[in-house]
Amino acid sequence: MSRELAKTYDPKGIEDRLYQKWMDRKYFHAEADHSRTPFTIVIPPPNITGQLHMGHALDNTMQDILIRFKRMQGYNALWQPGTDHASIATEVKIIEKLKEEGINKEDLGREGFLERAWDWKKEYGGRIISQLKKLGSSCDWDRERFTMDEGCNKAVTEVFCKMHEKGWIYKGSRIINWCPVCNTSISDAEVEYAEQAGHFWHIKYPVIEEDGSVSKERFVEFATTRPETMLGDTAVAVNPEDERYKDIIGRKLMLPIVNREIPVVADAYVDMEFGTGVVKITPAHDPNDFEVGRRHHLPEVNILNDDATINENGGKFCGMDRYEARKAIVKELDEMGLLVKIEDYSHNVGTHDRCKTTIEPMIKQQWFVKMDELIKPAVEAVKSGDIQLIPSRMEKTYFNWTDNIRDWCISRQLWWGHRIPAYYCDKCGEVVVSPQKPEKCPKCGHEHFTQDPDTLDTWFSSALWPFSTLGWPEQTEDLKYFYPTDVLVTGYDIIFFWVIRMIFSGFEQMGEKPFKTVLFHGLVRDSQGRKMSKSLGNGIDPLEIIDQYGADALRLTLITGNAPGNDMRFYYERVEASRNFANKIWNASRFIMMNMPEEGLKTETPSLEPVDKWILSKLNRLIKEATDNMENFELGIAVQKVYDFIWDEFCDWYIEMVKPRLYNSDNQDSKDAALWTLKTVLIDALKLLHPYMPFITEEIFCTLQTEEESIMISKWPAYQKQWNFEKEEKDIEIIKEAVRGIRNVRTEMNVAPSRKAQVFVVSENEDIINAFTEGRLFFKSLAYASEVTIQKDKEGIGQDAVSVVIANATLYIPFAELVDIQQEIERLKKEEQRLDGELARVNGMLNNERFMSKAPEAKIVQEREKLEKYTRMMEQVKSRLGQLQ
RNA sequence: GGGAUCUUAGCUCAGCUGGGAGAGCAUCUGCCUUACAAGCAGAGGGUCAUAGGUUCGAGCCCUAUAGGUCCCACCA
Repeated sequence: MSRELAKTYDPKGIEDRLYQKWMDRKYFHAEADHSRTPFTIVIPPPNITGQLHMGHALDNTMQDILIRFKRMQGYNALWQPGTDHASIATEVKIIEKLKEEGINKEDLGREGFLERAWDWKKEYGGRIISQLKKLGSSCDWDRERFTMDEGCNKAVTEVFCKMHEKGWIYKGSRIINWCPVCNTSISDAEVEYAEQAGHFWHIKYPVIEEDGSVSKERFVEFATTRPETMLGDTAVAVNPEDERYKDIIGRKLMLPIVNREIPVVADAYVDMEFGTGVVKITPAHDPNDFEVGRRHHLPEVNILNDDATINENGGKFCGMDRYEARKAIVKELDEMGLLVKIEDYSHNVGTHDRCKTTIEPMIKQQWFVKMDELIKPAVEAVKSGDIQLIPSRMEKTYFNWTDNIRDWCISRQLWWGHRIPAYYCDKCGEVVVSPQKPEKCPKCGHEHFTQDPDTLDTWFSSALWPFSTLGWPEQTEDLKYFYPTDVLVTGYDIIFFWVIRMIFSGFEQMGEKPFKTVLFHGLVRDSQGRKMSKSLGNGIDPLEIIDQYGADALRLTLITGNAPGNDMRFYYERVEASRNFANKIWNASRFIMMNMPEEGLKTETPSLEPVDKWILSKLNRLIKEATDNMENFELGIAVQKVYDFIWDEFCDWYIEMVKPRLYNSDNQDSKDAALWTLKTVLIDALKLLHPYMPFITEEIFCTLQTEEESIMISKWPAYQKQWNFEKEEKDIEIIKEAVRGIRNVRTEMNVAPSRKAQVFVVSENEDIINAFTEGRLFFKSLAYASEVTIQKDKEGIGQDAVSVVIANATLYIPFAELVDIQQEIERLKKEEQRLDGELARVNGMLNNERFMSKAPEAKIVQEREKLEKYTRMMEQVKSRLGQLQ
């Protein structure tokens, strides 16, 4: 047993050594075992491009806490790890890197590009994993998966083919969001609306008269924020109820510049109140116009190339960038006298969440997942409580999305990802969806096929993660045993992207929910409340914090002082506070070890003293409450209680109270009992703390005892009935109150600690007398008492003493010349006033008939007890006042 | 436009089903007491945003108002 512990806790060296030990001994590994109850968490797979940030640190700390807690409780705990290929995010990064080398993606070709991507994965995919290890994450690394490994690929293909067969995946020509920079379609969830300062261009189109001539007087005026889209206008719409335009419905207008005749159609979509009540209709480049267009069978004229330059349908503007074309078109309309005015206008523009490019709605052939049927069980599961969301307000967000769900565009014009398993007959164009390239065209018998060039949305594979990682589509033992998983821990920001999609996928593929509970956390912001971001440069690197303060301090900081689902701010001061706590435990342990006998403790049942029973009783309650809180996912509350117990009760009181027993070798039994209690309480407290601060607790645990090899596989403390010592708890609390009272007056009077003084305890209550008799020694070490005299009356106590009134006793400390009687009277009068207030309140309640008739019995009893207590205290104060005045 | 959420000590935040306002940091005072100055002992500091309501009783429940944050929708 080492007694040479350093004065301050230094996590460096310790953490890596312990993590390696855990790995070597396979503590993280879980195997299906039907004789035990599983507890499973699947990790939200970090992107292979990623570096550990505070969000990961928080997310993984929470998961690790739950997993370590359940593992210690005896569950067969599996934390399934892995990484995400992150299709578009990774592809963009690789393209950037290639650019630095002066290469573009097309130069390499698909095969060459994918080679580079896999190289990237090899190089960086492991980085985030090793960073998670630094945090202490107890994932079963033997099971590490990747969304594009063989098994996940198989799962993706299987799901795609199955759902296609069922008709729930279809290919169709729809208006989708197009990112002209990334050159791909994206889903609705990936569109981020950003307020932008723009303009409102008021334009008018001339009416075509009945004789076919273009009118020089009659125009239809409207406003637009995207004038360049006029090249694709195929109608103008008004509200059918709008009196102003009734006469021109069905008439034709002349689309200027393009010189195309377009109709005026009536559609309820148009808001009469807004602007002129006229909307130009560009079915190919606006989702609403698209709907109007389909309703009125309007032609869809696509005017854009994929890079958002104008295509051949734009006539002379062909080849121009969309914004250049905008300028040119406005200028030309102005010259034609068709531009009425330009207004400043601030509006929301759809941008691509990855690259912030303004998206262009375009009509394209894409693959979609039909959502209306699929979503039903996912809605039902949350409604019925089969899946619980924490905090519950997330349900509203959830239902808001499910209620307005639209089909999910899953095809991406990217290379890095799961290739869509659809094949087109080179001869007749027949589409065959199949896991492998078909041999023969079912329609024309041709033997050559071309695979669809597109890949799938990265979330398509993530949606399958809870079961694909357990072996699906194979019916593995793991799948049967560990699925459904227990908890999903994630940020509320990916509820739409990921959580909902896992839920409906779980029900569809497995016929069962993927997890029972979703525990949401918020964002970790900087000290000013800003999002941490690369562009702001305000990100705090968790690895630096770990390096500086230790992983335990970081973990504790992230988990305390914040309610589930709420954002939090990150302060160095808070990490320091956590580090200080680690140091506190370190030193308390050091103290205990310094006092442990060389040969260890005797194993017989120790003869416990009241203070030992008091701390055991406190510990017992802590065990119950902290465990309950953790079962209810109130991780921050649980650890706060452990923190308070260790620091305030155990260190500041218990250790101080037993010191005299440790230093006195006359009574070996008493000393042994104290040591036994110190060790027992410390070990259990360490266990309760272990999920939060795994490293320091392990280090101390292993130094403190030799019976068990690791705290992380030790048994979670259990509440024990025989540790319920109500009387001792009460007695010690009274001693504490008295000690505090004495310290208080001493500080108030500026009495130096060197000046010891006799303490008289006056009480008629037998229990109190016994408690003080039992605890008289505490006053010497904790309250600078020279001697404690306990008596039933005020016999021999003069005016030169200060008094401390507690519930059932009054303490007198004769300070002789230090006592100013006038001041003492003032002090007592203040106390009298305070008690007066308390009594008035309690009496007010107890004399209120309605309170007495309606309040619960327990509350009334409680108030009666208070009345009794305050009355007694008041008597004591009055009596002393009478003596002094 | 719809919704969520917040407003509590100087700062950052807890406060679970309504029953005498808490923590950390900061401030002030006194202590290098043989586990810890990253510490110990004490102190000050709050009309719990505002106005109503429900209740014996409201920081907590309801309504309205003001301000902040976020999400969704996207009126061209």
